Amino acid sequence: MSPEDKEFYNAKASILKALSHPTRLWIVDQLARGEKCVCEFVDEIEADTSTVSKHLAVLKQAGIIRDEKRGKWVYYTLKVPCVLNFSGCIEAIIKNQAKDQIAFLG
Amino acid sequence: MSPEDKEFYNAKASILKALSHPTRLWIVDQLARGEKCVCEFVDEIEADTSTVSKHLAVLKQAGIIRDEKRGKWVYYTLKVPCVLNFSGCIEAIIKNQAKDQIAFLG
DNA sequence: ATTACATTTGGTTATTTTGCCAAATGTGCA
DNA sequence: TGCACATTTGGCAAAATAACCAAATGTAAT
Repeated sequence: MSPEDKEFYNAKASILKALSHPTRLWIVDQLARGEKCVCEFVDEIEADTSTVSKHLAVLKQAGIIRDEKRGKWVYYTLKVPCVLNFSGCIEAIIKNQAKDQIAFLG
Repeated sequence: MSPEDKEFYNAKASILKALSHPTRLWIVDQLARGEKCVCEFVDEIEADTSTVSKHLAVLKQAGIIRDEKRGKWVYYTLKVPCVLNFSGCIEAIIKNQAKDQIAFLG
């Protein structure tokens, strides 16, 4: 692997890593329906505000979402909607896992 | 978030997490061109065989690749080629990051 | 049987990630 | 000015990850 390749795969991996957390995936799904402020996220999941804020920061710094301050609130938007397309493939994998599990047991 | 949702996002996150490593992304790309044995991977990157083997195990257990033992060798294949489709979106994000960086500096 | 080779597994250490708490920052309003 | 609220930041402890080495497993050939 050349140094450029290494750089390239590092960059790709860090974006995927930003997505690789249940809460963050949920956040992305929520944003598919439009902008939301931090307070709305906090209301819907049982987690400290600071925890939610940190998850949002991870997604933001990866370039996946964008923030915009308006008044007392900070609104987040999906910057790159194509990440939503990952779902189909991932869900297919989950279905395969279930199938393999059944085959293993049977 | 309901318990079912939580379960669902956990499952999705663990699949993405399996992909979120430079070496593993590289492995997936290699497998896009057809099966390969562990020894071939080891030859191409500078890493201990055991390290490569463990990366392969992570991808396998996530349901992304499949292994098949033939003789002394173990061959790996891409089980779910749709993961290759993630690249376009991820690369777009990387390009955006570069653009934002320039805008920030300029 | 013994040896050689390919791969996996176990164990250890260093690093990263996560989640909570407390404190800081920023904004609007009385 | 000072208070109340929304969000971020810093710090800490627990948990998860990663890489290496050494040892174990499995297979083919002598």
